[in-house]
Amino acid sequence: MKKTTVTIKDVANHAGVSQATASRALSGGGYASHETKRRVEEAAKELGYKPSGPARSLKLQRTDTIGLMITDVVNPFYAYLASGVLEKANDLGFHVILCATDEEPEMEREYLEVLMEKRVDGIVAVSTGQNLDLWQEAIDLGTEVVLVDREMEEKLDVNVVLVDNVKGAYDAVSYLLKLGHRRIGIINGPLTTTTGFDRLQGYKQAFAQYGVPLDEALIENVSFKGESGTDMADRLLDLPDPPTAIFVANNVLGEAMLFVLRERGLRVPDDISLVVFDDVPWVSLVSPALTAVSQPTRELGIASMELLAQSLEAHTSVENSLYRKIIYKPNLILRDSCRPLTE
Amino acid sequence: MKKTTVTIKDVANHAGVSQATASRALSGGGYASHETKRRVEEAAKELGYKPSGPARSLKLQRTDTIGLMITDVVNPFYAYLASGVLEKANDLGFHVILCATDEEPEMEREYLEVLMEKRVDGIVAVSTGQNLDLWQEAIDLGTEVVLVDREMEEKLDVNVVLVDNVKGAYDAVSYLLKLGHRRIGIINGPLTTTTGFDRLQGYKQAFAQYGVPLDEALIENVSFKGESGTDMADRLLDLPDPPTAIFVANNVLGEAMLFVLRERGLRVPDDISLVVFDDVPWVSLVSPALTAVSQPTRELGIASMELLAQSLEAHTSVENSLYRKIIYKPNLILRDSCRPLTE
DNA sequence: ATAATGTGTGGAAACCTTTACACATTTTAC
DNA sequence: GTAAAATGTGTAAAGGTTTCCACACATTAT
Repeated sequence: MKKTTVTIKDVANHAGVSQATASRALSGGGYASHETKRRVEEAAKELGYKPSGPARSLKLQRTDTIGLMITDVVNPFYAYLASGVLEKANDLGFHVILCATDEEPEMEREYLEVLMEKRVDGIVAVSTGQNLDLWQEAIDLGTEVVLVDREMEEKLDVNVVLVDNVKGAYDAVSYLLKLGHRRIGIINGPLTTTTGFDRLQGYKQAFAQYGVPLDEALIENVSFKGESGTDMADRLLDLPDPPTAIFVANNVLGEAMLFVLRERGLRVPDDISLVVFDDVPWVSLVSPALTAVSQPTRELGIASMELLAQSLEAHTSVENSLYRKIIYKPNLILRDSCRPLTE
Repeated sequence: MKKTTVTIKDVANHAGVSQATASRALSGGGYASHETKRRVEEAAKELGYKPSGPARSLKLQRTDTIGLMITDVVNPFYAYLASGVLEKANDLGFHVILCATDEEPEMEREYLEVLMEKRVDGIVAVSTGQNLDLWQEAIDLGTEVVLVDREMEEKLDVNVVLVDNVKGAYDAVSYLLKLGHRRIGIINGPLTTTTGFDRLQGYKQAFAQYGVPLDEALIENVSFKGESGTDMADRLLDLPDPPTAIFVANNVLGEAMLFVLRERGLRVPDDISLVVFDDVPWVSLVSPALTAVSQPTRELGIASMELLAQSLEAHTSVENSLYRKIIYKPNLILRDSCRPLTE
């Protein structure tokens, strides 16, 4: 049993039926007498037959495989998202090719290219927001796409699963304003991502609502990565008139923030108040536990996969190209990282 | 451009050459004149030709795809491991199907089955330790396997990438003993995993080395999951003569431990000393920062993927079935969660 | 009794590549 | 100058499925 692959032909011979019958007996489709079915199944087991996925996919024009494109497996937000997708995919009989773009449009291109070649049935993606042409190409090729967490900058006809980032940020910043804070910094990702853009929108809307003028010096949008977080935090804290509170727009930046504060010996919430976007586990493990905007992370993944499967279903039967947009509400969870500011 | 797939035949026609020539021109193998190559490439681009992965795989008996089997994406240890595998896989031109078994041998079986059908070239796996028969079957079928983080209970001829868990636990517990602790609890995963088993070994060896008798009541090995962590922590702390220090055998259990301590109002290290296995980011974020056994997590992933690729290489050329075992040294990182015990 | 239907099976085509083989032409070697 | 090697191209087979079509037979309806 070294290098020979057992094919369905072998099974057929062994069971004394034709290839076609063997296939029908195993796949269930079409007619097959009880007796032959039994015989074929026995033969298959005896020979250790494993149907060939590639051959199957070639014939069926379907791989039962989807691509999952995220930026970073290590970021717990995406890890949870991925676990949701994975769980649902498994339920529905799909397998998942994992791609981590590290926020690089170039990597996204490469991955997108290979996913097309692999003929995945669909893609669930946290896109960098770039590569509109390639995304369109994938769709034209018949790949179903669901964007999750972020939309494209430009218009693209696809399904989308989001959290209301504007509201999340608005709630967080309103809360700080209500506590009396006026100099509230924001440490944010790039505005080229809709998450970054929308969270800044929420921040601005809260200020507008409270009639507080914006100070551009308190606004930092560089990237969602840790190193930038450190830089942005340093810049904000080095300001001649530093903020009394900071809204940090994701968990990675929050982590960086905490390290910077510790290094500077600043205490939360006594010296500075903090609200962080993403309620990942460590946020409630540190002391004081952080007030955070919670997103239904696994649900995001589950919903995306469900939506993808539905589109796949719909696409094969009728050509109904109604694209859906699911928006979850975020949730501000009050903990101990903010104190009222009374001057 | 709706439902028609562009095949290499179309490209060939468009370029005015035969299918074979088109293939050669694109894949580089074999002879092809500069001029035809140019023409074919142009035709391919013009028609938007994407080679079919499934067809390619069928012919080549190779999918350029590997399976990555871990227990849980959300556990940062495995997330880092996965990111290492992913990075290296990408470098080497492999794609990764992600499988999360949730420690269930049954899920492992299912995934293993589909990976075989998908004809992945190889598998990098954190195995539950069960399903020896299926693993053997996969190997017989020609799938290259690399076990990482854990070995199988029983003998299996495969490559393995590990951390010296005995040493890791030994160092951690020795450290506590050196500080004067005698009643040291261990909260551990199941002994059916080699990690669980070895970490308990290390614990016992340290006690033996220091001539301190073991108290079985202080030894808990249930599972590596959070809920069990809570239970185990409760049991240990409810003991009539509770431990003065606890060695927690992975980061998930550590998280549970911390929550339990907080709930009970116990303070680290004043009330209890703590060492945790796995130096994941939150371990140094909490206060006090925890003393931890650090594993080279991404390296584990990178090395596994490298080893897999090498085996794949070797397997195609010569039948050299020398299996390698790579063992990394863990590293005890001293922080502020242990205090000397002077009675 | 005959026509119509239902059931079980086999032959062969199709899915899309790559490549062994055959052939023709050009280059190199002596 | 010719023999041998190198280069470029085409034909056809193979890789492992699924399924359309045709056929045979059994059952039911008319």
